[in-house]
Amino acid sequence: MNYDFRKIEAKWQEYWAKNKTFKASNNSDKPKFYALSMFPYPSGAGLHVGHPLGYIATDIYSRYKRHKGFNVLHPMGYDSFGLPAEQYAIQTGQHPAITTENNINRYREQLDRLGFSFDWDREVRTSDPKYYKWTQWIFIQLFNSWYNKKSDKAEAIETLVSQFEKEGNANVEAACDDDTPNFSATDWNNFSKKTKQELLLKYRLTYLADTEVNWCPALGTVLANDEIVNGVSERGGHPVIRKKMTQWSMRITAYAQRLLDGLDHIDWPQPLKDSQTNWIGRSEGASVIFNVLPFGEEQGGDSNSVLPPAPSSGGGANARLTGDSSMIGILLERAKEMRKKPTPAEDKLWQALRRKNLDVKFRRQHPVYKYIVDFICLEKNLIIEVDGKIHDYQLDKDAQRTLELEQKKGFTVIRFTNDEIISNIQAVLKKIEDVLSSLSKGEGRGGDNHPYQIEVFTTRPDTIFGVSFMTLAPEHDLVAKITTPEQKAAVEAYVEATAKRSERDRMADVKTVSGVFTGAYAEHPFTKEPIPIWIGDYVLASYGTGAVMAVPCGDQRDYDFAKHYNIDIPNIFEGVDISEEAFADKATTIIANSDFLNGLSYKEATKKAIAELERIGQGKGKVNYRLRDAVFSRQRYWGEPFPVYYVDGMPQMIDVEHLPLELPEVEKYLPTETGEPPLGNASDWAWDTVQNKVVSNEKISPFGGDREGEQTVFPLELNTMPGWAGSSQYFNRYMDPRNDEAIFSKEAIDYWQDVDLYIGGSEHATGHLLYSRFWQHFMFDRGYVPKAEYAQKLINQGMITGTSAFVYRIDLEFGEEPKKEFKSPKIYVSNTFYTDCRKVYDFIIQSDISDKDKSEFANGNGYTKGLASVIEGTIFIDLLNEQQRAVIKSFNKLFQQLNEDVVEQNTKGVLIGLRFTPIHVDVSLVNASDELDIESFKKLNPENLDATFILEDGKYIVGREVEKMSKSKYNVVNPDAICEEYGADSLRLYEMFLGPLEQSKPWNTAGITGVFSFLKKLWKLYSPLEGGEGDVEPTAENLKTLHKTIKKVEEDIENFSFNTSVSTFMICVNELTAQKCTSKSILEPLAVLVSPYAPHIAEELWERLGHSGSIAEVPFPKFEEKYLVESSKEYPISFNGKMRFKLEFPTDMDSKAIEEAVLAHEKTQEQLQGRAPKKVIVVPGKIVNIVG
RNA sequence: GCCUUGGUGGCGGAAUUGGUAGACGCGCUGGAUUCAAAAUCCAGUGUCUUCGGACGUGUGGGUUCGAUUCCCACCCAAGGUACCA
Repeated sequence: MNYDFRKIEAKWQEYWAKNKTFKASNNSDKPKFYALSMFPYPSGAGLHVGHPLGYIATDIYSRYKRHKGFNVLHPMGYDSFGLPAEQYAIQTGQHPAITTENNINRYREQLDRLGFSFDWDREVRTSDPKYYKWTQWIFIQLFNSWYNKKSDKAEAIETLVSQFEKEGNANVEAACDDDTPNFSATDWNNFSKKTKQELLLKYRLTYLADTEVNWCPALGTVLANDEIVNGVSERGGHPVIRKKMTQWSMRITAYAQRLLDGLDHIDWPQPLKDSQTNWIGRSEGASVIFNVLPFGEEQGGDSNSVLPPAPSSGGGANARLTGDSSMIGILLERAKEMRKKPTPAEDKLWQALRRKNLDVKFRRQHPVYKYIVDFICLEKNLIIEVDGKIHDYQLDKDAQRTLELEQKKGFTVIRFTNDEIISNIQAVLKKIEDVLSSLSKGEGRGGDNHPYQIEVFTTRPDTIFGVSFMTLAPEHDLVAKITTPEQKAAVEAYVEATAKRSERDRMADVKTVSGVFTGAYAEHPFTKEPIPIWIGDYVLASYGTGAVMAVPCGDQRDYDFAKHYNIDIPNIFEGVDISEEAFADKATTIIANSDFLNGLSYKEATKKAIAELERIGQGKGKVNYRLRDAVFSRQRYWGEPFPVYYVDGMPQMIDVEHLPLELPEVEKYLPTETGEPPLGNASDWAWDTVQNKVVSNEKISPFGGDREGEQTVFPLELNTMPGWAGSSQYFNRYMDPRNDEAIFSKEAIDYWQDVDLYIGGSEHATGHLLYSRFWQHFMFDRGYVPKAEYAQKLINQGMITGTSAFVYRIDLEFGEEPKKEFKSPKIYVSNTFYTDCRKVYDFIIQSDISDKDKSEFANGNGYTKGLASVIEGTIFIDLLNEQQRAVIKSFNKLFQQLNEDVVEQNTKGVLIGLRFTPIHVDVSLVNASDELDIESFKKLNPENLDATFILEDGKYIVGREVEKMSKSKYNVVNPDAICEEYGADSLRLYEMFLGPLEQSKPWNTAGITGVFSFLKKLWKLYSPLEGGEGDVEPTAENLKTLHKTIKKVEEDIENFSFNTSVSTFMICVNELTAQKCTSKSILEPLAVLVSPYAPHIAEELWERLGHSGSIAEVPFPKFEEKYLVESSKEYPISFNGKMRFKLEFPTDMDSKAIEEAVLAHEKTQEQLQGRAPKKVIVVPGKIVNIVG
């Protein structure tokens, strides 16, 4: 009897369904095993052969575990909310639920044909209200929770409220909004209900926030970054604006560190862990606060005082920057110069002042009004002038200056001579101290009350003395506030220009350096020197604080910026040349020119800089994350509705007992005319808090919030949840999918715990796989699940790519267009001719020929014109070898033929070249030898009916290229067709046989004949047993074959090396066939071994061996070492590591005896050719190596 | 740029701790069977070769009796990520 796979597969699929063979029980004495494949989005296109790869792997593992005595949970479902169904609905008006249902049915049909061991009773669909009831439930749990940083976990919001009531929020350490104000218990208790709600929203794990989105008014929708090209929408080219919208967000940032740490405890692929690590983007460094120096007196409006009035009266307060703003630039330049070359007296006093550790700070060479004073204490308004010889000739001027500074600007000025300082520094210091103490504190106008501060995040606090400017993102809040009137126009123009560019454009354009000076200065926290503040679009508002301290010597971007705008590039590295580029290597850094950091390494300097910043209160060590809170609102129809209604603008949760809140019917699936999400089209979308149900919008009371007590009907949330909502806990729902009382029962989660094996694509690395971990951590914190990580082991199956096939059409290229009557013949050339021509072309292009020749040659449409010129002028013919000339010759021949054709048809056209156009051809028209079925090709493409095919060896051979499977490339292979022709078992085996599971590999249907004939051989091996006569004793050989197969297959499955076990099966069947094995005690266990891979044939063979019932629960065969023991071993004899011949010795022969036997052997002598071996290495059981 | 993974015949791939490189399959070549085709079966198939053998796992070095495997440098490909401060 033949192997009738169609009949067999149909029979057993029906049997499994009828008998619920794979139904998992929630209580069992057996150990549990939970194997999970990522559930699919049921797209309209159905499955192609790439999709089932992961499912087959999971299925094999599940079936194996069942044989091994586990209670296996292996469920499947559908991630059935999503965009394609909605888009189809927009186009056709068909309800997405219908589209989805149809697609699911088609998926189910395709999946059923492959013989998976799914427990279909546990199927879930994310778009089913019975399922999304629990998605809504989780949302409510998140809303009712906050993240306590002290306990480092999520807690019920009530615990927060009770803290507020007792002690306000002073002692609360929580993940919350940045703008959360401080309040006391009294404050809290006196707050209105609404204020309390507003404040709590700042702590909840899901919260409302104004988020910037790309809004396209013409399309009425929010666009993702990659849907925008050059600032306009990809579809339709409509303008896109950045718009703030109130949207739900998930406080995933609260979990950043735990999501990072958790990666260490799960067995997931390294690349996937890495991409999550990158995505979370932890960087350690410091936050540093720079005070912005207020404007000069011009802004103050009071020309009599160097110090502008407080902000309330219209300017900055407490000037650090005291120079006349009209000449500040020059003054600063000069001050800088003077600082570089102080006189000996100045230097001595400076050092002394610094050593003295006075309570106040001095700066030197500081611009005041239109002068530069030698030393100044801003806090006390004290100026110290040193009169050296250079000043002698201008005593009068000095007097004038002192007068101005003292009387007009209110400073105290004291003067010393060079001699006083040099000869008696102690006296000088004493005098300064006396004067300082006579000036009362607070009288000065310094202090730390700066109107504006810029906070930056830096990973290199060690380079703080290298800061020579600061850059703010153009969107930074401070930009408008600090810009000076002179710079206002330039800054505004720049900000506007940046706003027009999409974020993507900005990122793409890395090379252009651009920015504008704001006119403002910040003060260096240590040197107190003024630092110019720029804006530039290389600083991103969305990362860190949107501001950077620029260290041009240590960061290439800062370096480029400084070079471009001629900003100072101080070098703070020991022995490093920065004349060409920045020096960013931390490992070899030694800090210089940096005051207290001099001579320190990166690590030491970082530590010390942070400590100093903390001491002066201008910074602290900080860990920054790239991860942002996740926006959770979508302006779509086909998603989970939020269980939320609004009272007086504040969100309220619907009670869990009234869930699910089902999607309303709408007339159109587009946004409303007023720009509201599609749910805005629903006429019944209001919540009646008395009846607890959805009612008509008309019933919403018009009174609004001020008569809240009377209002009972409120508007519902119009957004829906994003795609990842439904997939973030589905794995837990499978444990108890029909439970209407809870998301899952405690018993179910306690029994199943977590997923033991999860298989799916790596494209979900930073989406589903991160968000679901976040939710699981949350569920863990709140005590709903026993494990913080839901999947211990995860495998990414590789992508199966398509092998596209090409035919090469010849197009004629004319120097002069022919008359209309010329009928261009359709000619296709075979692959060899095409590739040969191409190779010659590439060869010539890469040859050492002049650029002129090259451009002449490559001129025109591709290489064929070039080849034609070789024919005509034979200009490069000398370069070519014989083979290449032969190619040119046949090309020439074809060209001549076609030219005759052209002449014959009496056109005036002049043929100057031939062009090959590769055209995708359907892979189903190509056989295993890459030969095209020309007749079918013509039939499928009637325009080719009269086409000519230039063959090679009587065949038309197509070109091959590996590409992603796609309809437009005609390389999609449908599993149904394969099942029809070879059966599901063949398909399953072949998908596994193709290569390692995790690797991406090209599909080529031709190869399936290999596994198909294996199955036929397997079938044949069992056919002698059909009579059912008694068993035959197995031979030692039989047993050896069987047991080495058991060993290998078991190891392979445990290692997910499914491809190698398929070869093992092939070897086993080949050997047993050769041995003419008919022993039941060999063939029975073999059927079990094969059954995870090819379950249909295994069931059938099992039945034919005389068993009733399914093979699925039969114990896995036990490997026994004793059958593999050998009495002798064939030793490879190698010379200097190269194997030359083999010799057989008994396994128990010792090394010495082997060595002697080998050396005595004639072949050894032959190899040595008289040389004496230097050394002989014998590894018992492995190898003999002779060194000579 | 950075991170990750990989690079072995005409192709997919194997070699599990450093020990016979190319298992298994496709394709190809020859043969058997057949009126013929399909299917099936048998033999061969890394390269070169003076038929002794020599060479051979991206390239160049190194460690070792012995390297596809370990180390260093580089090249190439795929995937992820990015003015991330």
